[in-house]
Amino acid sequence: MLSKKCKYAIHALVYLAERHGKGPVQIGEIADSQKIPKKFLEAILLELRNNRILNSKKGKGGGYYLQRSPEEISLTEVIRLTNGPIALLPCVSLNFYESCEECVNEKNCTIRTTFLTIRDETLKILSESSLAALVKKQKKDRK
Amino acid sequence: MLSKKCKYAIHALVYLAERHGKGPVQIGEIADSQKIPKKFLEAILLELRNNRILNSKKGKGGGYYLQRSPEEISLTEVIRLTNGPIALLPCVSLNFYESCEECVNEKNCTIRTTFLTIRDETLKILSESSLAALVKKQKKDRK
DNA sequence: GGATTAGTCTACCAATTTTATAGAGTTAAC
DNA sequence: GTTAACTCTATAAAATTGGTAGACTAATCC
Repeated sequence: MLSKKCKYAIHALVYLAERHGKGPVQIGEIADSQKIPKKFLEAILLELRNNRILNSKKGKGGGYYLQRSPEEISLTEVIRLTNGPIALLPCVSLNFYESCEECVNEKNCTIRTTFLTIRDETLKILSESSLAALVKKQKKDRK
Repeated sequence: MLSKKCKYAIHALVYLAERHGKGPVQIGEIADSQKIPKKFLEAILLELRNNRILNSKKGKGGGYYLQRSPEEISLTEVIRLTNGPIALLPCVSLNFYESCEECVNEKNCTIRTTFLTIRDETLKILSESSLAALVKKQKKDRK
């Protein structure tokens, strides 16, 4: 399951994507509208900033805004940053590969291909979910 | 990612599936061959037993064995028991449904359908992975 | 240039979950 | 009645998660 941190990050980013191009949005506003503890959100947004997803502006009139266009930010990237690997086993992870320490024989591992397939399918779906796609979907649903 | 408990459970079950019909297998033998801490495995097998996946026999010549045929035990069931929900969000879980406590509006939730699709694809792959299928695959790989 | 606003950084911490281990108890076989 | 093997209860270290406190820095506005 996704951690709260990850869910908070996604919702905050979608909120920012909706307001993309309209200047910085303050942490407090995002926290209030998305019901996220403010101090916790602070740390999350900072991390997203340090990982080139967000930019920030200090001082009066400051806040956070997307560093790239909503089309170029996908859930894949957000989940990897805030929740870790997409794969269910370390030995089939693209970005966080590790052999399972208890693994007796990785090549002949019975379950490896099953979880490789799951990873591939999951990645396919996630990479189609950019922030832009999510915002578009949301607008449609509201009609 | 899957917990060690879950990976241990899967590997132990595949081991038992290979020996299905040949009488009980002792915890110690499974633990040794799969590099699983024996005491931890004890607790896992007991839980699988209490959930109708395994049966056990006490005393000399005793051990654990599958309660059903390997065709009838799928990874879906094993993961749910030892790792929890398959879904990445509680609000799209079939067996562990809960609304996300921080959710502002579940019906119009931006990300719900994405994770619903992921759950469906994952379940499809997992349900095709019975213990029998895994054992069959393993034999093929060894050739 | 000082007051205010808003992000940054460091440190901390409680609760929960994970990954075990110890040891006494029970049952079955021989 | 001894031995082999599962069962049950208790305990606990380590890691992760979710969250808070407070001092610091930078930008704006008057």
